Amino acid sequence: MTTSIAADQLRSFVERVERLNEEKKSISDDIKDVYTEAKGNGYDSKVMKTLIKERAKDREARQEERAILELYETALGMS
Amino acid sequence: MTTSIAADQLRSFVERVERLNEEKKSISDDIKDVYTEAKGNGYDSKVMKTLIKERAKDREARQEERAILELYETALGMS
Amino acid sequence: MTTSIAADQLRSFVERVERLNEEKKSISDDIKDVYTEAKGNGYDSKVMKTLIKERAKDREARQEERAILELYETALGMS
Amino acid sequence: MTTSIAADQLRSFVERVERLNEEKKSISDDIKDVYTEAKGNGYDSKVMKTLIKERAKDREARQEERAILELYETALGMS
DNA sequence: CACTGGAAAATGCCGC
DNA sequence: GCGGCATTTTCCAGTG
Repeated sequence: MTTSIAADQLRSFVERVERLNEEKKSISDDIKDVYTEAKGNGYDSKVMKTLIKERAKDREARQEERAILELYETALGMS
Repeated sequence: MTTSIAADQLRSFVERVERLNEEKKSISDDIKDVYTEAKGNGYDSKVMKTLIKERAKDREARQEERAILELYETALGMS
Repeated sequence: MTTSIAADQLRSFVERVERLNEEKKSISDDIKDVYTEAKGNGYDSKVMKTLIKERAKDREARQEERAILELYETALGMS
Repeated sequence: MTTSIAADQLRSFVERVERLNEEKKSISDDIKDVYTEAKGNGYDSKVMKTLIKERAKDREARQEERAILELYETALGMS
């Protein structure tokens, strides 16, 4: 019956999202644990967070730089 | 040398968090994919999100109910 | 003069917020007083806070229930 | 009956807190409105918040200064 | 004075 | 593409 099939499909989608949400939460907890452990070793988690954000920004900048470089190379027929 | 050891330890903590952040992002992307797929099957993602939130709330409520019961029992000296 | 006018306007906004902040703080103090008084009458403020939170959640849940119903009706073309 | 009286008293405390919570929420909403209005007039609410915090600190510092002054005056028999 | 919980801010997402 | 909204993260006060 069509309605039941639709219900099953919907349920399937919902459960997939729920499963992923759980995994996500589990990882967030792990991150918290790392900060707790770092704190126990005398590191300041606020500073660590700033550092990590900086590093992410740097990586991103480097990637973008590379993308631009490739764009130029393509434009100049160097690719 | 002590400083180097500390640096290594800090680096280790930072890299663990970074790795976990990546995993988290990957899962977020997966969730987005599920919603996209669901949408392609005619489901309204806003409604789905509401539904999922409700289900989570229900689960949470059940857990909390027990916690409250225990709190009350403690307050009434029944523990 | 434009700058002065802007300064006056900004000052007005700032003072309004400051006044409201004071009122808010005053109310927070009142709440604390109630808890202190309740405690003096043998009530456990932690339990009271849980109770109050629960009641708020119940009220909120009732409101949201109606919102969800409307969302579903809309999704099912019943609106 | 004692239990009923206690229940009434508890209810009274709870309702007083709830009433105060509502007032507090109402004021928070008013504050938000002021920021919205300020934003509509071209002011940056983040900057405003910083400013207000600064002013609060200044006031506090001034009060403290005055308190110390009075302490000294008392010590010197000038009060 | 450290810590949890709640408010505020920042970020990212969605619809228009 | 942008503005509004929701989620996430950050901050701070209150508590023990």
